[in-house]
Amino acid sequence: MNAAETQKTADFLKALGEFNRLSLVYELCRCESSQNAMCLCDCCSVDASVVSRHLKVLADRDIVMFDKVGREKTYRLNRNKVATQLRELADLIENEDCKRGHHDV
Amino acid sequence: MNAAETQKTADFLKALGEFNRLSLVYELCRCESSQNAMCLCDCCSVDASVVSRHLKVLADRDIVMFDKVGREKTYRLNRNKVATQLRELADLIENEDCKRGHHDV
DNA sequence: GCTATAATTGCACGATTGTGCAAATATGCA
DNA sequence: TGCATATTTGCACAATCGTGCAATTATAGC
Repeated sequence: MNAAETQKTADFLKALGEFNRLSLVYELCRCESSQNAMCLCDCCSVDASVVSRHLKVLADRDIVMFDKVGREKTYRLNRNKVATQLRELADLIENEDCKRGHHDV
Repeated sequence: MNAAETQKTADFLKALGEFNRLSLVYELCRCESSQNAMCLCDCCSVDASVVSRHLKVLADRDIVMFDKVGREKTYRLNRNKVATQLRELADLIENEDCKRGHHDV
C-alpha cells in the first residue's frame, strides 16, 4: 500500500466520517430518486451554504453524483462505487494474504 | 438511522480517515502477530507520542486491541470487527430495502 | 535501590475544518 | 426586462485536530 493510495482511501473515509455529511449520505440512501439540495437541507439543520459545501466534498470523491436540471441540482448516491470501496477495504483488512510471511516465503 | 448511531459510525470512519492512523492499520494488517508501539513507529515518521495517541484513538473505537506485556503494549488489528462494520455500511448503502417507498407500502 | 527503556501526558502551536451570514451568480418565469 | 428561487462563494470565526518536545509514569533488569 503506497502513500498515495493510503491518502486517497483516508480521504474517502474522512469524507464519510463527518456527522452532517454522513447524514446526507443516509438521506440519499433512503431516496429512490434524485433529490435537490434544498430538499436535502431538511435532514441536517445547517445553512444551505453548508449543505452545498458538504455535497461538493461528497461529489469530488464520487460518493454522490448530480444532474443539473435548470437551476436545481439533483443528487443521488453512487451506491455501487461507495459500497465497493468499503468492501474492498473490508476484504483487505480481513484477508490473510496481506499478512507478511505469506508473501515473504 | 438515529443521530446517535450516525455519530458513532461517523466517528469510526473518521478514526480510519486520517493518513497516519490508516497507515498504522495497514501496518498491523500485514502483521501475523501483535506488534508493539515502538515497532509501529517505523511505519509513520512521527514522534512516538503521536503514535501513542493515534493508537489510543483506534483502541477506543475497537479498531485495534492490545495486550500489556511487561512495559510494552502489543497491538493487533481487530480484523473481524472492522471488516464487519465496513460491510454493514456497504450493505446499508447498497440495499434496496432502505429506500423509502418500499417501507411505506 | 538505580538505571534504561516503553509509553503516556501536559503544553503550546499551526493547520485544517465546519459553520453562518451576506453577497454574488445562475437560471426559470412572468 | 425584472423578479424570484437555487446554489455557490467570500469572509470571518470558533472549534477541532495533528504534531513535537519535555516531563512524567510504569516496569524490567542489574
